[in-house]
Amino acid sequence: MNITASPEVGISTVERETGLSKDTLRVWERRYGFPEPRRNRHGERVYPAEQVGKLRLISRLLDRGLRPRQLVAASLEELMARMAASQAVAAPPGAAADSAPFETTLQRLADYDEAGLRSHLSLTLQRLGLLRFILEFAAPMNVQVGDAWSRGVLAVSQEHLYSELMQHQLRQGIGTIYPGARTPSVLLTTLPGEEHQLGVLMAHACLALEGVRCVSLGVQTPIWDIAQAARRHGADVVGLSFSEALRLKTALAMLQDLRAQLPPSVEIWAGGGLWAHAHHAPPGIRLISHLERIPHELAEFRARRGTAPTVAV
Amino acid sequence: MNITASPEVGISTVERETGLSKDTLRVWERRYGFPEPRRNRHGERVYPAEQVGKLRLISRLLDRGLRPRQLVAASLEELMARMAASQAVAAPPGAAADSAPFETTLQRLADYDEAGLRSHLSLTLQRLGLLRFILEFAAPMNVQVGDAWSRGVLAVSQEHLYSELMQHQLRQGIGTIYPGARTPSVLLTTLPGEEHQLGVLMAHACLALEGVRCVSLGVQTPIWDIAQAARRHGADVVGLSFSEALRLKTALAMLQDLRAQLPPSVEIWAGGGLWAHAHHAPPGIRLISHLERIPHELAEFRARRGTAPTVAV
DNA sequence: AAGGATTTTCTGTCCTAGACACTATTAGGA
DNA sequence: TCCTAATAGTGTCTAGGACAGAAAATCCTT
Repeated sequence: MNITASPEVGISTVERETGLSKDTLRVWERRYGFPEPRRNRHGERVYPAEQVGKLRLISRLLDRGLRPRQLVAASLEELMARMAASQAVAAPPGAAADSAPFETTLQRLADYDEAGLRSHLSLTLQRLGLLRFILEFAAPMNVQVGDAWSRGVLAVSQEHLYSELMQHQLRQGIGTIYPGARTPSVLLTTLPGEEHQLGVLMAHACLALEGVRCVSLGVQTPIWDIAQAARRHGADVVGLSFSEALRLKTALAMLQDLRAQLPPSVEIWAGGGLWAHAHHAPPGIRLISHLERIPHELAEFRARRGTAPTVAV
Repeated sequence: MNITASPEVGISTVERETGLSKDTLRVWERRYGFPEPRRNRHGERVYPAEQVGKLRLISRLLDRGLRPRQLVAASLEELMARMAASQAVAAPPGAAADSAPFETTLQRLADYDEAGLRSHLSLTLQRLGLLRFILEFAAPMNVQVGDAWSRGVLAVSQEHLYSELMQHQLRQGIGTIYPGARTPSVLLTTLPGEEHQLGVLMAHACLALEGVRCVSLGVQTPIWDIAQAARRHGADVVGLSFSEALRLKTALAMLQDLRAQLPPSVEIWAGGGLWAHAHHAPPGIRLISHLERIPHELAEFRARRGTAPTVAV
């Protein structure tokens, strides 16, 4: 057993700490000469802490759209400079009617002011009411926070803190709604790889506010299990939330897969930021372009089923 | 673009759907002759849907402690038989004083009765009060549900549903507590790879009930970011929850890593099912053997800091 | 005979190095 | 100026071998 904490770690640890896959780490080493791990007595890669730190920095700059070749070649100082630069070009917040709640949120996040942020969210919820809180505040705020994160203005821990507190508020709001039983019956979740809860929660709230019967499975449900749950719960609609973290291609493949496993009478509704740039809906899928459109979609669903009832329950 | 939904999928998809790593899939093919994918025109593996289904079944039997060699060789029928067998040996619930709430929960989960389960959890919370709800119901219930899942009695979607509803109740409970400001200041989260929220939430509630200042970052915070957040939030204690999903060895390595990145004045408290079989605490870490012990641990912390104040705030 | 230590079997991860699909960028043409 | 074609750039896939670490089986001791 080691007495001193080892400053050198294996490739799995680096993968976990940086988010760069083992394959990527090996191919960078071969191609660019960095990272340059030592080897342990078994010939396995062993990365010094310093290189892991640089890789973490590179990984986070990659998230901002920079390319690997220059980043990997750059020195630690250059990387820090680039990081600072990308923070400097902070886009001015959209000159919305009342941007104060947004700025307050970002400010309190910047200050790591948990108590202040919590009370700010709570007050905003009470002031606006759940529906307006979601449509006018939570949804655009999520975009702004995601944006600030990808620009490097916010750290991972700040983004986590925001998600946690916002989730708390949304659940508080949902908890006050008396559960409805109107059609359609909706099963909500996200596909594997999509771990953002907030989209599901906002949709849940909007649906519950319409009195719809709504079952949420949280995040990352395997496709086969979604299909099974939809059958067992007698769902009319499977609602899925997609953030921009997922690749469009992967999402389409999974949706096609799910579509094939569900009976045609069960609709699939897909929403979230991923579809912002999508031009047309994938076959057999309904895109919910905005949370605001949920009541309209529900009305359309009822009209469809009313005139052409496909299933008898 | 394909017109028909392809019944054959690539190795990445199989990895996502079954949870078996690409490496494992390849080595099984080489060693046991199963799976036996066809190849596309580029020589890449392409798995028929039937084999993916069998792999999924195998993967879930693996979670129950069965070994790969026999499973991979077995026919689909044998696998189903094994699945049924492992469900049959359902351990009798511990003859606790009042096991009715546990049985009701499992029954409603089995029936996919979302509304009934939700009201059952809510009523139990109101009846017992938050603290007793957690100690006497939620914590042992989590174990039972995890158990039932690993025996195959519950499907993935049922386990997800349970987590989601229990999470909802816990957050409702936490939301009613007026936030405190007592020492120590605790930062709560889980390490990468640990995605179970409930442990963090139960700890959060227990700490908040003691009036402790408590910041939660949700799940899966990278180690470096935990250390950063602890500094910025001025945390005295970093509290981490571990389910049995994580391997003990991985957890120990990550804890050692985190310990090295935190100043010695910041304590690390680790709790959760993973430590049930651990005999002694890792160096520099405090094991919280049970949620019940939290008040005691808080008292001890205050005694330590009271007699030997290490930090000046 | 039961418990504990040792050996053997099993199983997943890591290795190298090449190929290639896919995406982003640049160059060319309408 | 916008759209299309060529060109880098980049990550994932493949092969079979090696081996560390976990589980199971055996042996030995009490």
